[in-house]
Amino acid sequence: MNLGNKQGTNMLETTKCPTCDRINEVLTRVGDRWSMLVIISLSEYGTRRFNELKRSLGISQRMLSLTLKKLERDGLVNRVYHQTIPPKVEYSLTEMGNSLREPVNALGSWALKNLEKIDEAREQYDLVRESS
Amino acid sequence: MNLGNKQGTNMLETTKCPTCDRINEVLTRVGDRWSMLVIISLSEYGTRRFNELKRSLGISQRMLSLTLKKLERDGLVNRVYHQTIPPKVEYSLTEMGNSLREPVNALGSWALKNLEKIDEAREQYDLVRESS
DNA sequence: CTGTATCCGTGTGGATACTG
DNA sequence: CAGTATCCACACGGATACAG
Repeated sequence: MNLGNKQGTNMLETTKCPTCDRINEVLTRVGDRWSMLVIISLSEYGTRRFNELKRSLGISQRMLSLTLKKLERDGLVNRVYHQTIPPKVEYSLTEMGNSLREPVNALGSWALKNLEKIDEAREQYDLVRESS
Repeated sequence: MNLGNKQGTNMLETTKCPTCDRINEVLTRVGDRWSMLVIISLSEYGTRRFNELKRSLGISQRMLSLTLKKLERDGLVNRVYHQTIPPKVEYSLTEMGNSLREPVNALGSWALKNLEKIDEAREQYDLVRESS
């Protein structure tokens, strides 16, 4: 997992905030872009097939496969295999996965409201420094 | 930025969900572990100095420097330089940064509630497959 | 259709040394 | 104290080929 660093951090000064440790943990689990996006997509559609997710998210086959496996392992996503020809696999959120919708959507709403402001802030910031 | 991939994604089938695009954007901005942790820490303490953040987060000097600069550029964090000896720099959240507290804390709360469940799910998952 | 395996470029991030 | 600069290892992730 290798979180944080050890640089001079002898055990005498372990003053980490406990909350941060937890956040840290959760982010290493569901905090990556692809996990979030898969969860969003499943929360919107309820059930999606492998290639539906792949196309709608613009994710590579490899990363989708890895992401789904990870989410399944974490108990956030259900995988149902229909052994037909051609094969059909349906993914959906588990109960726990569904409970993630609210906080994730909260983040999404914040994004919608503030992305423009961030862009402005960047322009402003860059403008000030480019007179170097 | 290079998000997504082009693999067979000719422009005829651009069926991406709009929400995902936004989430994608926000995650590329404030979604990384260090940004989140810095925001959490600042939201708890109000104001923190460089080395306070460094120690409490277990982050390397390099990454903290980069992260803070990025957050400042995005208009989420204020940087106040006190030209004393030794120098003293204080970081705090901007108004926009503060508005991020709620969604981020929501995610944090979810984490606290569900990390244990995730661990259990993993154990269960691994248990089932290790009989290979 | 639903994946797995391999290759490999790029970015992330720690370690270390140095500056004001 | 508050950074910057350099080096370098490793993980992330796309491209491609192949399999069930």
